[in-house]
Parts: sequence; C-alpha cells; structure tokens
Amino acid sequence: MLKLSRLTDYAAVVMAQIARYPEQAHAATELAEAVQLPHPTVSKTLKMLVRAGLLESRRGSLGGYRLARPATLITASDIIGAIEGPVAMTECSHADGDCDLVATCGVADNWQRVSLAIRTLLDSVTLAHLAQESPLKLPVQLPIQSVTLASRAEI
Amino acid sequence: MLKLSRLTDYAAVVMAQIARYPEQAHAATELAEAVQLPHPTVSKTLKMLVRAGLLESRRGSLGGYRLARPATLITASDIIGAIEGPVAMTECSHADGDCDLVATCGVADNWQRVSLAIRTLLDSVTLAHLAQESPLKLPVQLPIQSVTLASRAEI
DNA sequence: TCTATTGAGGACCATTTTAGTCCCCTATCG
DNA sequence: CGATAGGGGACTAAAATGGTCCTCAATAGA
Repeated sequence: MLKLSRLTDYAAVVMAQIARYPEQAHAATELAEAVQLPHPTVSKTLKMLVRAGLLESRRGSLGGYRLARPATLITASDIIGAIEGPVAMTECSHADGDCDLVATCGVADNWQRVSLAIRTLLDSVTLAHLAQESPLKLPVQLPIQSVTLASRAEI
Repeated sequence: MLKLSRLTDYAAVVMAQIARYPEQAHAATELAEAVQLPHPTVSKTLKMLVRAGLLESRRGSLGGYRLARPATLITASDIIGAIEGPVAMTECSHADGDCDLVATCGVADNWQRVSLAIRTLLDSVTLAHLAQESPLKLPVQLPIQSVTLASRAEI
C-alpha cells in the first residue's frame, strides 16, 4: 500500500488549515474543531510538527501555533518526515546500511534510486500546493517520465 | 517513512533472483538459500506472488516457480501490490472513499494527485530494471519535474 | 501577583499489523 | 508407491500505531 500513517494524514490537514490563515496563531482546540478530529490527537500531532521545526508555538492566552516558515518552503517530505521519520522505502535506504544481506540482495541500489525519485517528488510538493483548494477533479497532468535506472549505455 | 514492508522487500529480491534465470524453475528451498532468508518466509512470499499472478508454480519434483510473464512486463507496483495491496498513500485515495472528513479535509484531492504520481513512477520501474546489476553508484538522473497540481491558471 | 489559557512532555493502554513458523493436504514425476 | 514440490491456512510473538490522559511550564492580562 505504501500508505501514510493516519497521523501523517492529520498533520497534512492541520498544516494546510494553518497555512490558509498564516498570520494568526491557531490554538489546538480551534484546529481540532476546524478539522473535526479529537483534540488530544491533534495536539499530539502539533507537538510533533513543532519538534520537527515546521511550526512555532507560543504558550499562554493568545498563544497557539503558526508556520515556522512560508508554506512554499515546507514540503510534503518535511511533513511526512516530521511524523514518520525520513522517507526511505527500504530498510537499507537510509545512510548507515545495517542490512547484512547486501551481498545476496542485488536490488538495493535500484530501490535506492526509486526511493530517491519518490523523495524528490515529495520534495517538489509544497504545503502551499496542498493547501490550495482545487475542487476540480482533473486527471493529473503527469510530466513524470520513467526513472532512469543507471544502465551502462548511458554512462 | 513511507516504507515498504519487509515482506515486500523480500518479494522484490526473490523476484529479481528468478528474473536472472528466467528459463528454469526455482524451488523455494533453492531461492531461500540464494537469498539467505528462512525458508518458510520465502515460501509465504512466493505464494503471495503466485496469487497475484506474477509467478507461476508447478508442484512435484522438478517443480518450482517461474515468472508468469517477462520481467519487462512486471512492475514495481505489481510487486508491492501483490504483498501490500494496491498502492495508495492515503485512506481516501482508493476508490470507495469512506472517509467522512472529506468536507473538512481540504487536501484529499491533492494527495490523490501525489499518490497517482508515485504510482505512475512505480509503474515505470520494471522487474528487469530492478534485477539488473548496477554496481555503479551513480547519482540518479532525475527527469522528474514537479507535479502539476491543478491550479486554475492552467485550466 | 494571581488566574485563566495554552502548549510541552511523557506515560500509558488497546488494537492492529507484521513477521515468522508450522502443520496437513495436494500435485507431479519416476 | 514414495519422494519432492507447492497450496492453504491457523497460530503466535512482537512491534507499530492510534489514541487518551495527567502533570508541569509559560504567557497575558486583570
């Protein structure tokens, strides 16, 4: 399925909500209502987003959350990473490859390329994109060409 | 992390192994050894791949598994789908949207676009690609441009 | 300074998912 | 027939996930 966790989903929704009114601070309670999700859960999500540096928080009355930087500079990768950790399709696609099957695996390199391609894709989608209302159900324009997996011919 | 399950990983490795010697039938035991994984686990994976129509099996002595179609016609999506079910990033990105938050969500459409882009990417990677030994650690060529999220200007 | 408000941090539990194993049945070949 | 394969599915252990709750800390304003 390659699915996002539910919390990640919440995170995106909440971030989008904040992004639509970037000037004001948003209290967790307010967001929970706007988004129709239980308060404790939204709160938890918000905390994670703060820790990841995507939101800034302020306590006390008149406190709340706001974006740490413009929505155009926050990517889908950032949000996913904030909740689930860095995007990596396979066990071995993060730096310190502690996979002891490299020898017999034979697909590691290629998965990493695919993984990188997905990460790049997710890097190119910003919160501004996500937040933007697009009620039109257009089929996606797909400028994506197939990934070039290194083959000798191309070197 | 947007990670593949471990079984999916195994599936890819095993499929690649088979793809390298497409003519002969491969017994589960043989594959388990080649790939250095416990036999029951490999076996389970193989069964799933058969059920998904990616492998054909033959019982009895001289039996084993072989590709149901050429490696160039089996995609990464196929393999992931065989183990984890169809690729879909969010709860609501599969057909029958039973998500009752559509109203307050506001990002569903856009996630679906992203999801589709990833699926397309995974569709473009074939087992032949994955199986091919590419000892060269080239940085990936990335012909991927940003996803065009429908904005009014472009309609 | 006191109080109401709001976030921080983390403990905690229930549920689901995942991984892995095992057993018994069926098919094929010689 | 008997040896060698795979098919199906039950079962368990372990981990991840989702969700709740409680206590502490900061801030603003009366």
